[in-house]
Amino acid sequence: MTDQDVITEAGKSVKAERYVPYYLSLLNNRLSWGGSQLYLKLFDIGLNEWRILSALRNEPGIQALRICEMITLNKSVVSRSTRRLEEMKLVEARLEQGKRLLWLLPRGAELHDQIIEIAYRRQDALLDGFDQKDLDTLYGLLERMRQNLKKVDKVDNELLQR
Amino acid sequence: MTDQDVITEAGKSVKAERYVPYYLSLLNNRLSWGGSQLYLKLFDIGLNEWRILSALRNEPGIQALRICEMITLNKSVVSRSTRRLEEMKLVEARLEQGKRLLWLLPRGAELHDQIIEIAYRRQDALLDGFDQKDLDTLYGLLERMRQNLKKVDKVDNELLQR
DNA sequence: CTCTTGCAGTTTGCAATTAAACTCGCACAC
DNA sequence: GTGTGCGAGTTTAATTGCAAACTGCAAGAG
Repeated sequence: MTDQDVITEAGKSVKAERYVPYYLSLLNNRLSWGGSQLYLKLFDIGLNEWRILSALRNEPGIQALRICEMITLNKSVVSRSTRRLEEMKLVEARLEQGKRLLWLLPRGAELHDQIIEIAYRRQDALLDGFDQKDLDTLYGLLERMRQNLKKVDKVDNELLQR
Repeated sequence: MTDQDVITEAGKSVKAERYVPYYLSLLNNRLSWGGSQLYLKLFDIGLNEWRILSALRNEPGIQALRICEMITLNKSVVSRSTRRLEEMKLVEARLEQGKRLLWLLPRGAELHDQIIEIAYRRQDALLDGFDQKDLDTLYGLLERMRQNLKKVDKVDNELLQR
């Protein structure tokens, strides 16, 4: 008997190998942290800056809020990152009919095209050994989880109501 | 012709629906941020504190570094979070033969058992509609990606060498 | 005894992420 | 005109996450 009892027996606990959030955080953290460090060292821009270049490559001349939608990025991030990209002369904002439209400058497009090659090489490494069927299955499962996020929010809200 | 040319045509860019890192960041961010906010509001502890409770529930009386291994958490995070848990009298550290061993206090175990119920309800919502076969497939694919992380690191290192 | 070595843990600095509060300009009502 | 409200963007505070530098202790070598 000690001055204060502690728990010495194992109890019911989460098993990492059968717990999806564990895998998701592990994979995402390693991937995005690694990517960010890599892009910073090679090109002096971070992951968010690259995501914005990517959105603008996809749809030139869009507004900041459209970027938020497209790549599910918080508007505060878009605000800060586009400012950096403008300072670096990779992106330019123009006012047209009261709207602030964002455009890639040639150097920005060029940088984007360099980075996308690397991004795909990293994804290819992540998916090494996956055949077409595996990939279809994977994207299917990921998409179903994405749609279920609403249900997770519902659980959260119910718990917060009480 | 304007004072400076911008890119007006869309180019080759990442399609979110066929880009795994996008899904991973989307799913992980929503899940872990949501979980963290939920646990903070309900119990005043964050996601990392809960993960540590979980590790200690699984293996009582382990060292901090063992926690890092078990749940792939950075040791700085473990350091900060265990301190908070000690301050909250949920966890206790004891020196035994020069080793700093961590133990759950009864209140810590109780809190863990409350939260694990919620964690599983959230995971169930995320995986709503998945049958046993889907789950086996999903864990298999996630595990293969986890093992491929080494290959991603290799790609990164090669690029940094140059 | 002292110096080195190495392991465990802490602190620090920077990036990423979110919500929420705030600002700014424009349009429409009165 | 005044003001009310809305949409777009910016700023701020809190949390998570990583690497790298630092501290402290203990065991061995000489």
